[in-house]
Amino acid sequence: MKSPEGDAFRAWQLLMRFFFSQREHLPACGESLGLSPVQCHVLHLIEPGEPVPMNRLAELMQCDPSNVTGLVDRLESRGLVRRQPSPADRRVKVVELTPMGSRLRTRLLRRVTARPLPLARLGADDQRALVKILERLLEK
Amino acid sequence: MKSPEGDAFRAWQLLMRFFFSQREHLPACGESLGLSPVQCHVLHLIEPGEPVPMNRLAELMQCDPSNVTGLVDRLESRGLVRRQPSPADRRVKVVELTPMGSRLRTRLLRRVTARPLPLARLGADDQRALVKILERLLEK
DNA sequence: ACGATTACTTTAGTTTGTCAATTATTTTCG
DNA sequence: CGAAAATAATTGACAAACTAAAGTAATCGT
Repeated sequence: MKSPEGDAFRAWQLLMRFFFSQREHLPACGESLGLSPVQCHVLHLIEPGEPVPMNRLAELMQCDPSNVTGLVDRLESRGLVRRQPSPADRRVKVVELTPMGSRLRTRLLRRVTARPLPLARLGADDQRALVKILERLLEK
Repeated sequence: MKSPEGDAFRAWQLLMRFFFSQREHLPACGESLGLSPVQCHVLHLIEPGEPVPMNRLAELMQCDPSNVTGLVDRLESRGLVRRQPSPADRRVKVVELTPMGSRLRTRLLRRVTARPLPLARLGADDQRALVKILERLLEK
């Protein structure tokens, strides 16, 4: 009834629920900056001064390249990123942050990392226990 | 240094790391059953024999109720769920799994939990503790 | 009993995403 | 070298996932 398998299963279910719920929760940070979740993701992937080729973006986001076109279109029309032809390969276009995009990215990251979210609801003991368990889980 | 805030932050970091290490696995499971990530989420939220009101679904997924209408429409047209009027409150419609939806949900969960689960590495005590903590995290 | 609230739907519109076809540019190799 | 295959980005057509606003029906509060 309370077999280890059962608990592992239950824990996995709960983790899934947690992540799905956070998947919706994190974007609140972006929303306050006028960014959709996906836009946050893109902005996060492009580091200031490090242009990223379109195809690399598609790869990182595991989506169709044609989707990236639209994504970058919208960010570009808001002045957050800029397309540049790649000197090395004229088929390639690289996407880089504008100064404005870079500033927004900084604000976004600050906002996202500012709060550990609902974990604060847990008691100190539970937090410590959770940390230990997760560390064991990840130590590989 | 080991303040409760520190633990919450650390736990958050660890959860994120765990999430990212597992992430590409999740959509693949659903895809093989013809389910989008969001559909997996909905199916996951509805337990067999436990109908869920539409508004509760919107709440759980933190999205607009009108979005749930479309989501359920699509699942219903595939015969996976069914709307029923709530006897208690005639404004409410509850969504329940059909036998087919229930079977698909089982297959989905089995697939998600099937692979060499890092959770299995945990001892029984840790698994139980993790379940309890996550339940507390998600309640309310 | 009646005004406010609640649950769901509808409509209209945007964003995110896929697929198939197109154009321009490498690469590959016979 | 030069023809054929591969690659990078785009376009167009469309589906899915979302929101906002307005509408309908039922229930609640006083």
